[in-house]
Amino acid sequence: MKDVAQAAGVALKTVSRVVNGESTVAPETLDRVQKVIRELGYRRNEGARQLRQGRSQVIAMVVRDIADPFFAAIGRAVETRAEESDLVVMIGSSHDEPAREREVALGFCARRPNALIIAPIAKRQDYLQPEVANGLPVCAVDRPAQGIACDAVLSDNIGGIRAAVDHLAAHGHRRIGYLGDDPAVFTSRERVAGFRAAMAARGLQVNEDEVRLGAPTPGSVGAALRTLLDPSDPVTALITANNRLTVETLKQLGATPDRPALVAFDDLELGELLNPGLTVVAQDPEAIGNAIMDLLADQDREPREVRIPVTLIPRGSGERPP
Amino acid sequence: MKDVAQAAGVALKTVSRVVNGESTVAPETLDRVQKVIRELGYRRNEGARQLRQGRSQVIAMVVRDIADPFFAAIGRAVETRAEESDLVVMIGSSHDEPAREREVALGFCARRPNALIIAPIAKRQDYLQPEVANGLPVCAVDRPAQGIACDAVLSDNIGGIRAAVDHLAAHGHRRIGYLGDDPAVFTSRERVAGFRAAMAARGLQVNEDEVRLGAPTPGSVGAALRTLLDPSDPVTALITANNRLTVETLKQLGATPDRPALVAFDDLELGELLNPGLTVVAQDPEAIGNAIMDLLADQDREPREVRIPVTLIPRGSGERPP
DNA sequence: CTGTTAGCGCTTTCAA
DNA sequence: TTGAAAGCGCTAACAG
Repeated sequence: MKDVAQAAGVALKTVSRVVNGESTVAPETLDRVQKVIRELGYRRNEGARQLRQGRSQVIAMVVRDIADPFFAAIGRAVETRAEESDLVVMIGSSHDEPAREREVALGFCARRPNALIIAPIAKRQDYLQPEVANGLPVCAVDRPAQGIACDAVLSDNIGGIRAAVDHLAAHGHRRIGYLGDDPAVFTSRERVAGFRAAMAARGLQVNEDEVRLGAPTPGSVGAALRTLLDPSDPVTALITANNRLTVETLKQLGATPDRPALVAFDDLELGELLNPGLTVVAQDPEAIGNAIMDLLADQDREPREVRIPVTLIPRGSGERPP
Repeated sequence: MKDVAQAAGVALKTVSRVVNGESTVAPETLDRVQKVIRELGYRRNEGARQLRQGRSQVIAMVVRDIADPFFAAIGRAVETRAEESDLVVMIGSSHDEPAREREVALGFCARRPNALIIAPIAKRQDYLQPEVANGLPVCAVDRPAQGIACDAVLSDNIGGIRAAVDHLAAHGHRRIGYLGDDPAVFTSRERVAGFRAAMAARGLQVNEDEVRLGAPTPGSVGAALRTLLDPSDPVTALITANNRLTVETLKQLGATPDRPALVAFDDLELGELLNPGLTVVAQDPEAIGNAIMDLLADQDREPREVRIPVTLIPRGSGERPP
């Protein structure tokens, strides 16, 4: 900027004015300075600007895994909105490791972002307390944060599972098996609670053997399916509570001649190409991203929790009769 | 940092030394300062550090679409490697718009990243010339950049298509139809050239009616399939040259009783769950991400172009007989 | 409309 | 082993 000022024969501050599009610059000065800027390939150093202004025009985002299509889609929505305000997006993954979450989030905070979006995996996020106290707007996504006062944008897990149960019940199923994730995961707890509530509301009995919770490994899904589909007394329908469980279940069900009806929580890109098509309860990542940005833009109030509706999409697998 | 120094009764520079883990600090001073740092929740301002040091410990990455699984997977690999060097990753999408690519890339450059990774979509990237001249390491991915001297990491498009042709030929096919993307896209041009070369090498004739290039819209894919599968004289096998074309093709082929054999370029997450399983030429996003980081770490030499091998994965659709 | 000065939080340089 | 002072590139505050 100093070079530009010298080359254009003006003061530093005038260049600053031009760069920032302030209107109090004479047209001819403006032209001259802009010409020099182009010639020298000058571009403002955002770091220095941030140092002076306090924040860095960055939205930081810590997700479980940037390669997870659900979070990638949220990232896209956030990025689209961020761009409108000339913010850039920093993304990092926790890979479901609490220590990594902390490290990545604090590493981001050291860059003084305008806001932090985090998909909590650690038990508590109180390590963020100093940042929050310092005025950093934080928004949790997918699960609420613990130990700090912040917004949260979550899917309507309970309503989604209820829709799945209702759909299967409407197609005549009374024995519905449930495959959920490790109950250490917040969404897993909500969804299984939703399952029990929805079954109860329908007057359907939940056999405890037929609610299987655990990490979506081939082994645990295989064991669960063997129990649920035991030929002597099989369930007639299944609900899989997240996309990794669904994929694993589909793989193992592959050759089964008499497949149970299936409704999956989370959409899969090729769901409609499978045979039968996969009936899903789809989350709405774009709405989630937009809700996050809305909350972040509207601070100085009590923390708020927003629930985003989900949609049941029938494609065949959930409409099979018992 | 000033507060910490005051509270600990030491000079600014001593705090700096502690924060940076310099070894020339007396153990007791170290303890005292670290304690104060914890109490005050102090964290170094990376922006100020960058201002002093020149670079911001950021890897900037401009991709076509962060929600595209291929780029998301590359992003994950890059992020994993970046973290080892305490770098964070900034991601933005061009959404295939040249103007957006430029805007996002220059916006990133204003943050003085340590390196820039870009999936070029604009015809030329010479707008980056000042940054490159200024020492910014740039690496193109998926397609080479034009107008600047920089590295590039690309998939072996020609070898991949050759593998697809050879595979189909080995299964007895001699009439192979080809669905490619808009030839404005670099990878599309390489792949279709690879198709012609591979067919020629096998002594197979390429009927120009049966090489269909165009954006992966339902309309254009539908038209292409009608031509290729015309009952009076259908091809016996198809190659789809990217994942969006593949998905659209699968959708439209869905109900066809007598499906042609199919080999797709790009893997799909559920490829193995389809019936028949989808035979693909899979790219290797992790290897691509690693190659990028290797190149970026090794500067001060001639620009280099790295080709990453692809792998044909037979799953059923490509093994059908004519 | 334009310029001067101070200082953001840190590291570098030099000195003690 | 510790500290004082200068300055990275920019903008805010205040002249002129």
